[in-house]
Amino acid sequence: MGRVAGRSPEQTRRILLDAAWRTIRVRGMSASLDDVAAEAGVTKGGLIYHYSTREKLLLSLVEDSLENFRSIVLELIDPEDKQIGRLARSYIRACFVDRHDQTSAHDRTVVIAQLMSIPTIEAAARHDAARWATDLGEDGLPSELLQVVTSAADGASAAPMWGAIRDEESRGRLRDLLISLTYRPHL
Amino acid sequence: MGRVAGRSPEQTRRILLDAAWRTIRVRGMSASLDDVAAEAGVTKGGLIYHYSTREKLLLSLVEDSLENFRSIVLELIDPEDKQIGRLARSYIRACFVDRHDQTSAHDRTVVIAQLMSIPTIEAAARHDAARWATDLGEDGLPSELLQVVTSAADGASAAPMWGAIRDEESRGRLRDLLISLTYRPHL
DNA sequence: TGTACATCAGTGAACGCGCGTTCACTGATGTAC
DNA sequence: TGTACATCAGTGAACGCGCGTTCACTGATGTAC
Repeated sequence: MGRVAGRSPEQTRRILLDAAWRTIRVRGMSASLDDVAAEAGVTKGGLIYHYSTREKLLLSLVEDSLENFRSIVLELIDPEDKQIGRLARSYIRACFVDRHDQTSAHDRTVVIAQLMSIPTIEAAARHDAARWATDLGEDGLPSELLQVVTSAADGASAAPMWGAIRDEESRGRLRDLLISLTYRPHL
Repeated sequence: MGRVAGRSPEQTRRILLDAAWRTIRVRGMSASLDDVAAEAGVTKGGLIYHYSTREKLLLSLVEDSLENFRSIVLELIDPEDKQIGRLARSYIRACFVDRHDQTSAHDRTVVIAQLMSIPTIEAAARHDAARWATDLGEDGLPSELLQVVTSAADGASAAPMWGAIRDEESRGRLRDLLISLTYRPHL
């Protein structure tokens, strides 16, 4: 058919990334380019027109999810909150968010974990992790307290990866407890 | 050549599982059966003689690593420790162990996370996670405290999966802090 | 004790399928004149 | 305003390679007599 009117390349790339997310969530990392393209309503050739190799698609996916998670954290910062640890609290909230329409913290960790053997993706993940360490460090909480609450938030969001699924209510209690811990000067 | 004297089938299977671990650690989940067999010093046909499909090899790998982690935790229980929370403390210690000769907590989480899209493996992981929830629950710590420390231990051991690598010293401090938290009746 | 046979623990070649990638082509849109 | 040309955003067939799996075969060991 050729070019379809009324859609910019940027829009198509977004459609492709979203389709890739949905496909990978269902079929795991062995999802093929055909699967992704079909989910996006495009042929494999059309997909390859935008992402010339599989690796480039996956790298974009990871970068997109890292940015997405960061924007969720920024969004969840409480404007009323003027005390130190406000970024950490927002980070914790973001780790417990589970928006089905978007890439959650859980998806982020799952997909990146599966792709860490690809060097370009490992580099991107490392860079992002270092940035979080810096940003959270500047937030002002004592370092050990910060480690405890962020590790726990990470662990809780990644737990389904190794089979540990907790109900919504107990997840909520853990989140609230972690947030309350950030108000203690010393544990 | 045929049968090589002086090695039982069980020994060969152990050699194959260990080789699979080493291969996957280096080449990621896309490691081929040829890679694994070569690492074990056997042909692909020889590998398939013991594990008739790729999935069976991977399931054995996961079951082996879950058992291995459990035995590490039991090994690390302090016989002097008679207070409640002794299993939780041992679990925390195990999450921070990094024995290069064995499957660490980190390996466990990485590989299982990558294989959760295979139903038989997901079932095994869920079963194991439920068992930990029961065992740790019976350990006697208040449930919320237990959630905090085990989530943090899990998060710290899985962190390298998404690029966050901390130095040995700060890991040690986090571990000790988590253990000390288990002695508090209420956080 | 030797011998015949069965079984175990593999070997190594071959097969077929799916996947990522390449490529020639195309139809719709934008632009110059 | 129409027309010719360039470019964009794909299509869809084909290719080649690697992988998991199958299979015929084999050499060493165990066992019955």
